Amino acid sequence: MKNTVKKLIAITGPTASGKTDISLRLAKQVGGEIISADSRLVYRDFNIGTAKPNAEELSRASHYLIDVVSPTEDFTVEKYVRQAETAIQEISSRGNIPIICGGTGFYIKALIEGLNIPDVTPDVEYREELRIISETEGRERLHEILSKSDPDMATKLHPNDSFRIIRALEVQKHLGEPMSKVQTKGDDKYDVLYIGLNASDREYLYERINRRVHIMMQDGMIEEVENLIKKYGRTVSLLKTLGYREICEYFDEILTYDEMIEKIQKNSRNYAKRQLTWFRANKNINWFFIDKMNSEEICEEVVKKYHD
RNA sequence: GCCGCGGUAGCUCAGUCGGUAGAGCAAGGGACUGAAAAUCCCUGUGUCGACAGUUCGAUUCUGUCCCACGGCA
Repeated sequence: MKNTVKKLIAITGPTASGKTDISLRLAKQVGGEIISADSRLVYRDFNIGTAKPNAEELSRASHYLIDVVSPTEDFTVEKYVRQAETAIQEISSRGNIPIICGGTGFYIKALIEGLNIPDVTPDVEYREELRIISETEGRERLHEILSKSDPDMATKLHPNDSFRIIRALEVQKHLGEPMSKVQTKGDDKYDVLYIGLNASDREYLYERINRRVHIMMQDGMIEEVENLIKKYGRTVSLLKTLGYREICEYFDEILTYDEMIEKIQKNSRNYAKRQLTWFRANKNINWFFIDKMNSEEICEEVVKKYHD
């Protein structure tokens, strides 16, 4: 597969670092098509609060993996990888360059590094069973259970990390093999030029985030959430999405308007920090500082690097 | 002007019966294999408002001053 597709460009970076702008410019300059790598842009009707490219921006280049599911549906890494791979093939067959663009590090890693994600769908009943054990006997109990069947996995997970402990137990139950043996990684599937966008000064990024929250409100994010609830109810996707969740708390009068704004800003800043932690682990990323260079300069450098 | 209350980590505050201090929040770092904008872990040195006095030793006691808040004029 590696030889049949063109070298990819992957644009990553924390929220509000200007990925969309760069991706559009690059698409135009190098003849590319954009594959979003964002776990929120896949949902239809999540627009303002996810900073989804608007209609005008979407018309400037072909986009994939945006608006592919209803907010009522589950979306997973596995679905992401499958659809993104198809998109890469299509784009390449047209002789264009696939540009992966987004802030969901997990999706990008799974796609490009060829993670073999265990083929086990969530077992709701078993999860419930484990949840009860956790509640009656304590979270550590689940960790003890895992230690017996899969000591390697248990040492890697913190006793409080129920989320991953449960998944490990679930995978083992269905595959009959320990998670630590099942979760493997193939070779990198694609040749990629990684581009990371960030600010050299963290405060600069944080101010952009704070400002953007206000802009989202002016653009009608509150009404967007009202409409989403009216149309789909309070879906998991809604309650697990930054900003939308806090607006629900505002509707429920748990937060005042000002508290809601501050909480969205704070949670967005925390999110950006987590994203940076993720990206820092990838030593192949070529970083560009948005407070040191403008978009044209960054694109120029990227194009140069791409052809090296 | 007088009386009262306070000035301790970026913020809100606790505390030291005198041996240089600690919580929550904020912030920083890390992890991440079918939820990932999710989930989980780790991290607290700051002229204890300023100056002087008492003391072996003061952020803690005393005095003066500065600042903030409340009340009376």
